Amino acid sequence: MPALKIGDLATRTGTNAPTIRYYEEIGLVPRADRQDGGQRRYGDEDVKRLTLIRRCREFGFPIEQVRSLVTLAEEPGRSCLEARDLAQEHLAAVRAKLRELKALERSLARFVESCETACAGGPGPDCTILGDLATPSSQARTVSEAGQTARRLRARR
Amino acid sequence: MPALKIGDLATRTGTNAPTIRYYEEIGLVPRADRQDGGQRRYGDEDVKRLTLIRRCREFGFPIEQVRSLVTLAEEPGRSCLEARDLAQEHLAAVRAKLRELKALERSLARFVESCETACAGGPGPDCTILGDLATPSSQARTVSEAGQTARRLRARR
DNA sequence: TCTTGAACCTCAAGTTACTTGAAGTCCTAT
DNA sequence: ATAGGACTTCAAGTAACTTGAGGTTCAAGA
Repeated sequence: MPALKIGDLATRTGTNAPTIRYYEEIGLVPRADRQDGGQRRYGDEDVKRLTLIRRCREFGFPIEQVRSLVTLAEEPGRSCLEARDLAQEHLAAVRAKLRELKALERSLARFVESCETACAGGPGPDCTILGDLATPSSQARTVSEAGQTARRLRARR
Repeated sequence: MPALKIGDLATRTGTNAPTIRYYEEIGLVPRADRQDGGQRRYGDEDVKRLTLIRRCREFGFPIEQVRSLVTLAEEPGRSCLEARDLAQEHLAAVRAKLRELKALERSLARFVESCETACAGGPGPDCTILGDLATPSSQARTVSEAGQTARRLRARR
């Protein structure tokens, strides 16, 4: 039986302890069991839940949206189709973010590479290649659409 | 010649206008040229810079770190190798995030699919499959490493 | 068994990065 | 020429933590 302290849970999920206490305070995670001295103890389920929460939060999904996703996990009575729809919307948003992040990766990789070749032996005259870093890359619409999606998702509770 | 108003720049980059003004105020973007009436006008370069900034910000890179990356673009005198190193560190962080985001995508896709099959025709008895959503997936260390990387990057400057 | 120091506790205040509101000015289309 | 939508500044508000103060608990070594 794994009885984790708050610090253990923190390191396992890449969170810091005060953040976990904060999540408890705002009711994003249930109140943890306390030991005699009042210290919080956690189990496997807590690790899973917090991992999901942190992943979502790291990618900008607002707390209220994450909340609806995780409470969905703890309400078995809820309509399965409703749950699926919510998860699917979330998934679409994640995929949009994946595209954006890949674009960012390409930009940076291209920049690093051009640095590599252009100024191989020291400072070159025009290492201002950053000019073509972050080309809107036909994503002008995609970016704003992603924004709209996020806003739409946020709107629903 | 494209002379964009702040609203145009905003829609093209998925930002809202007040945020652009805020970025100007804190000096993350240069002060924009003004028209006779005092309204801001923007060009292609501004679209590029703001696109980069927003992409970075959307993925949690703190402003000061983004600042060092974009000022790097406007300081041709700076050491090319230093620039490359900074970009490379940033790139590594982006790739770590990509892995995390893919894990999140898989979790959600798996959940949606199991919803699909399990409760095909309505609410099933145990649509609490969310239990295996967000498995730490051997990423326990990766998550915290990513956190450390972020913190390290934040620390410099 | 005692003790000591790291890790925990609560509560309050501070920080980052925006967002929203008020009150007024500009500009373009009818 | 005028109505209304987009712009202006400045101030205050919000989300999601983070940090600090001041004190308690607990596991490990003497």
